[in-house]
Amino acid sequence: MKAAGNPKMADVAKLAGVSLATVGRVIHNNGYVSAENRRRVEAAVSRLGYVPNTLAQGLKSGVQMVGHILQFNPNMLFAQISRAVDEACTQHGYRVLNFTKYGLPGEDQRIVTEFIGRRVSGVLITSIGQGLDPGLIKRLERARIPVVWIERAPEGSDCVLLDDRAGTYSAVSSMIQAGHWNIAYIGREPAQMVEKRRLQGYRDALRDNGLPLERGLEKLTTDYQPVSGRKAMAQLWESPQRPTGVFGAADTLICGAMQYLYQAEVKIPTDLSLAGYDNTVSEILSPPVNSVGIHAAEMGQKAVELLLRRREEPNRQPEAVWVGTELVDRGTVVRPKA
Amino acid sequence: MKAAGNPKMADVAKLAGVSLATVGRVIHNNGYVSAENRRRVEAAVSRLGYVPNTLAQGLKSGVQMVGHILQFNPNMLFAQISRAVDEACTQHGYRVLNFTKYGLPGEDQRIVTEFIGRRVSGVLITSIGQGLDPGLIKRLERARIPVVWIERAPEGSDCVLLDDRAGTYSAVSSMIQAGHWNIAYIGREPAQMVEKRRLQGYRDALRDNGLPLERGLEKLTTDYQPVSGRKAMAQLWESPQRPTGVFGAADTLICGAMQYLYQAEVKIPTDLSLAGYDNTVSEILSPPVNSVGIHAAEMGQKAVELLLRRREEPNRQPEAVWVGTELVDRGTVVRPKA
DNA sequence: TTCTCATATGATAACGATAACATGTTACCA
DNA sequence: TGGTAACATGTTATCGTTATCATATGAGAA
Repeated sequence: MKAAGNPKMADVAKLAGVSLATVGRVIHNNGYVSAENRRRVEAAVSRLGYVPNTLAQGLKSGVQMVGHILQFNPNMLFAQISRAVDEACTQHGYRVLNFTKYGLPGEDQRIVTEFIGRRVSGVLITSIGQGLDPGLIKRLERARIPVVWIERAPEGSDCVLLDDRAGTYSAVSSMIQAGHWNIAYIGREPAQMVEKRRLQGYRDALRDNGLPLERGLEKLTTDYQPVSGRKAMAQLWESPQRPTGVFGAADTLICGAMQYLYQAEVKIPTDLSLAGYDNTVSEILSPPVNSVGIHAAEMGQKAVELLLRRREEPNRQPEAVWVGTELVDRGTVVRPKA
Repeated sequence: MKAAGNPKMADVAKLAGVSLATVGRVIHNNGYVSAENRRRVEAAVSRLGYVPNTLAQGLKSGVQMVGHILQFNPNMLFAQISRAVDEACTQHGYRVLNFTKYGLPGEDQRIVTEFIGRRVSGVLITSIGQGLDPGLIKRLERARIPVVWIERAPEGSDCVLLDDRAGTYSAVSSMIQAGHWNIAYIGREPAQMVEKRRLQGYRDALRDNGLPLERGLEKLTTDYQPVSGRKAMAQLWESPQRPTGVFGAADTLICGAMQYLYQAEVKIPTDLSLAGYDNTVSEILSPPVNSVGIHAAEMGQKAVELLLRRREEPNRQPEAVWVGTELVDRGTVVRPKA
């Protein structure tokens, strides 16, 4: 028995008493092989537990592989996108190389070098947008590796985006339909497109229904942390212009808002109607709260398709694919008290 | 300019007017190279955007790589373990190959084949335990690939486990210290070791403090879904033996419990003291609830260390490394009403 | 009987990077 | 002046797999 080292094709060939070529034919099931030799090779493979060396395979015949950079952001949403990407790639015969971006120094460089070094056919970037060093994108370009952005993207790139405007619009509209006319918005300040779209959806819904825009009802935060939602909710509730409905542009903001409301003994939805966005944790809150659901799986799927399309036609105009949302009703939007 | 295909060492050598060996010396910064040639090679590398082909490198000189299978379970906890594994491996000069186990058919086979095919130096398995086909473990063994289990593990394996008994014990004790003597337990039925340990911690805490074990206070669920916690809480609250404190063996169970309590207008902690386990979502609930925090980063770190230790001494006895917990107090355990 | 074609198998040159080995230069000390 | 050591560069076999090419046999057609 060999001391160490995994069995290679040559070992299989020797044990089966045939040449390398014959082993290859059996493994890839092509060319002509006699029944007898096929049997012997298969026996040898299973006796030795032979598994082809992926590195050598890839070197010789070029594996099809897709790289995926995912912003560290541990919630259901990104797990779902990641899953969809995995499945779509596997389905199209590509392997996926996943890397999480934690925000450590030098990490981007390392990941991109890894991708280029591994000669991936394409790269997906989820929820990063501005955050990536532009020099790295240049490097990918020079290596002719197409990139598709998911959820956040720089201008003029191939990307799969969420129709946030419509999502927010639907949630706010549902409140208006229920009879609310004093609806507040808690959301991150609109520095990036995603946030602009969400705020826009709120404003459009009010305007389309003939309601005035009140600056005092738009509470802009610097982040999506619960504590920010909590502060914003406190300000809203303690203002003279107390709203009857509140929309939070992320479920985490709604969490914070509900912590304030619990303390203040405000009953939901009796005293206040609520709706969140992204549908990540809204189901586990007390009470479970309405939220705008995101078709994460569809985003992943579409992104892979776009990447493959781009590979076939490298010179097309960049394309933005939009994915819709779906309002999940859990009964936290009701007719306001008179 | 080349039509397609990435530049290789030979291209760099040609452009710099030197041999392959000299290029190699510059890239790996070893051996003797004249200042002039070093400059030329570096210029050529950056002009061509040359990045070594990882596959070829690995084939020739054997990359150090660790495989990681992670149970699909999108919460903070596993994201943190994953992160710690990534960092620890990188630190020790290993690359990580991450795969998520979604539970699709044939997926285990694929992942293990991938690992063996890539000749990884070791495999980490997070939160799977029984769930993996034993035949696959056999395959890894035959290929002499050491395995370290994280959080859940079969008997007699190298593993990093959480001291759940102590964790539960500390949470329940804190209630007893506060003056509770009627404390309920909501948790998954103890089919696996993890669940046994958690239940044991509860029982030990009661017994060590001279409190009786009441079967009616132990609500066992079939899973960790919020809805299960909700049902269990309902039964507890509506029973004659209504507890003054409830411990939930997972934060998600506590979520469900709180949904019932919200509906029943039970005030926390005034009417009931609460504590959860795993500290994943307890912070975002209303109110934020006490929970047993898990040192996820430490688990990942320790697992990698154990894997490397095992590589050096393949014939040692299997070892279980235990990681502690930390009770996070958010004020939801108070003295019960008289 | 000779030619073709399907069947069957083996030798061997890649893929791209690496490291052992070979082959030179200088320079400096004995 | 010869010898040794540090400096400098190039040649080439090798990693394990794949695919092309060459070769050989038997069966059926011309």
